[in-house]
Amino acid sequence: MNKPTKDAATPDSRRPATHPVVTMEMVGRIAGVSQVTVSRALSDPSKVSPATLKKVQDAIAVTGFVPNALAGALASRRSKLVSTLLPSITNITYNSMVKTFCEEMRAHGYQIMLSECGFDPADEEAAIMTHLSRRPDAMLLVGTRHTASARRMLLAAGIPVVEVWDVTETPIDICVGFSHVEAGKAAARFAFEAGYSRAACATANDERALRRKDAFRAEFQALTGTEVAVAQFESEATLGMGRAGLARLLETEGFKSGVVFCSSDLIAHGVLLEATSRGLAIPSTVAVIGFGDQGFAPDTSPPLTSVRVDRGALGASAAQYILGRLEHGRSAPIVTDVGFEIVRRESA
Amino acid sequence: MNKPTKDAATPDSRRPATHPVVTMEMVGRIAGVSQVTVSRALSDPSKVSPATLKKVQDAIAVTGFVPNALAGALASRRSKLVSTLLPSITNITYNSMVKTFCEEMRAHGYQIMLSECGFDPADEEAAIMTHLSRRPDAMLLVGTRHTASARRMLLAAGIPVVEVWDVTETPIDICVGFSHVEAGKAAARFAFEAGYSRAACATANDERALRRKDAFRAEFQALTGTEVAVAQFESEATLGMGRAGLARLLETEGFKSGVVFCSSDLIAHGVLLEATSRGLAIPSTVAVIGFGDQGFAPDTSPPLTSVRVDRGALGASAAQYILGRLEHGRSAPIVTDVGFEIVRRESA
DNA sequence: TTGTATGCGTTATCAG
DNA sequence: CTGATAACGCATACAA
Repeated sequence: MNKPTKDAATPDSRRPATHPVVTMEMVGRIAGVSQVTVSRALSDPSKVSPATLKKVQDAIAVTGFVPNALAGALASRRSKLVSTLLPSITNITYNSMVKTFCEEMRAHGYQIMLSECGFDPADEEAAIMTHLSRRPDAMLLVGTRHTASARRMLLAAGIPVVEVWDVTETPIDICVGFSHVEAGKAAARFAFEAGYSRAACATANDERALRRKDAFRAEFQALTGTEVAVAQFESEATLGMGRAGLARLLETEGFKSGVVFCSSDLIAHGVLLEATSRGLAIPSTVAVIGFGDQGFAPDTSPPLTSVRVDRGALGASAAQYILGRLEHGRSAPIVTDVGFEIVRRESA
Repeated sequence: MNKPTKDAATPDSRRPATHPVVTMEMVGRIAGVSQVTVSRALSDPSKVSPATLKKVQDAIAVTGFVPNALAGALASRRSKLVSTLLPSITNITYNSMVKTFCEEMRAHGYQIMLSECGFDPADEEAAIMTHLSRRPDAMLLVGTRHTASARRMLLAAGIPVVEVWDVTETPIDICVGFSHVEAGKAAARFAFEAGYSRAACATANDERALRRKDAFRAEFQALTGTEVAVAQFESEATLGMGRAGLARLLETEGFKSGVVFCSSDLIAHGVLLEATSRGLAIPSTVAVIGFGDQGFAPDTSPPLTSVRVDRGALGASAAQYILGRLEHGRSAPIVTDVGFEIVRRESA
């Protein structure tokens, strides 16, 4: 459509070794003070006379000095860095939690180092080691499944570690989340009480999603005595997965009508679309329950019933616990269950 | 629904100063070699005898030693860190680009420092400074609008800088993207050639989205002589914004029928849903063109026509250019236009 | 208020 | 192949 063009010539040749720049030493020389004074002018201006402060600031402006946080962290043994490891950045599930967490930490002078670590604990372990080598002051992890080696490293690092999005009896340090088993059960009870006598599940291959699915099945079968069909996918949740999921349930799993419990709102939305495309009435023929109560849930057709988790609060408490340990040495709770609630709209 | 529970008592009291851990010095003492030998065993095992190598590895295993990359970077003047600044992490627009970029860089031993910097250049400037203080070996930025101060700092840092997602005559260093003006024009020509004589735009308040919108309007008006109505929103793109957008166009902007050019696929999807809800035929009454050709575009009802950008290729070339500068000192093109194409499905 | 000395844990440069 | 020794740029005591 638009012809790709290339090129031009490179203007300056870059030096082989990186990180040249200005140092406090140089700034000090220009300002006519020592390196320490520059350091103080930056970290606590009140400890420097107004006159020299100005000289230093001028020198900084002139040179374009940017402090070397590497050296600072090495000397002070505090990096002001907080590592955040997510299974997937493309997954909207954790978005608002991460956003809140980052804002909260940044407001307190901490910088976030975000990385994607995949869903495999072994890959997570590698990511954890890489991050620990940067000496973060704290670390945020998703979930409670980690390799033994990872746990060891984390404990040895001696920094606050928060595991979010799940709860466990054996946290590494701080744990803020909710019970996925309870969530699955609650969805089943909701479906039962809403009068559905048949149910199915559409789920991605995520460890926590599978726990919810299993809990839902067990509970729903216990309540109604009917089997719960399952459409499970290997990749990450997509809209298309929801469409394919309902198709599979209808065509090969013997599902005729009832409620479909989905592992995410995205999948649920796909189920809604597929049902609509097939002319199936919602919720009378096919009802849908999502998970996550994402921002778009009220805007689907019909609006989506979903299991709501206060992700913002989750990120905020994670930050608060870390800050508590970090700044005030405050002793924090080990496990916090933030719970969940089912938001009923028109899809079920 | 599920009663939130709290608490327990904190097990160990954490030391005030962070970053304790093991050093090469200690590892060396245990292995019976000097600190330097440990360093060599790690960075280039071939420079160490098999015997001592094993001793060192054993000592590392015993102590759980994790190298201090801060010290390493300070000494070597190379951090193996690459900064990536995104306007928004919750925005799926950049997802696959970032994913590809990260994987490529990680495969070459670089770690990504991802941060959200907002859409305001002033906020971006602050983020750039914070990141530069960590002495990254390279930096990836979205867009070409930066404060003068930011440009200065970037140039002074002397590291490879890539601006993606747009093209410009005046790149800071490397630039990989496409022309948003051309994209808007192309969409207008496509709409015109498809036979639509009326058009409207639904857009988020993003600088590049607005450039596309303006180009679309100008071109479509030039081709057809009819005005193009606009529904513009202040916040980030959402599904609900698409619904509200079509509603506004129909109810207050005098739009009766025609094609709606949207600033993102998410908004476009919302327009589709709203049109369907209102019983408007797609594409005969309301046609829709999205932007981005996200993964879900083929799964909407009807499948979404969209402007496709090869985001994976975009991330990959950004990585390649950086690696070229970093590893081989290779001179790279300044500006690369990766173009775009319009993918026609059933929505328009 | 300001400066001096010392150390943070590596890598780089030489010697041996 | 191995080991001293000197940076790296800053912060922390301590001294003036």
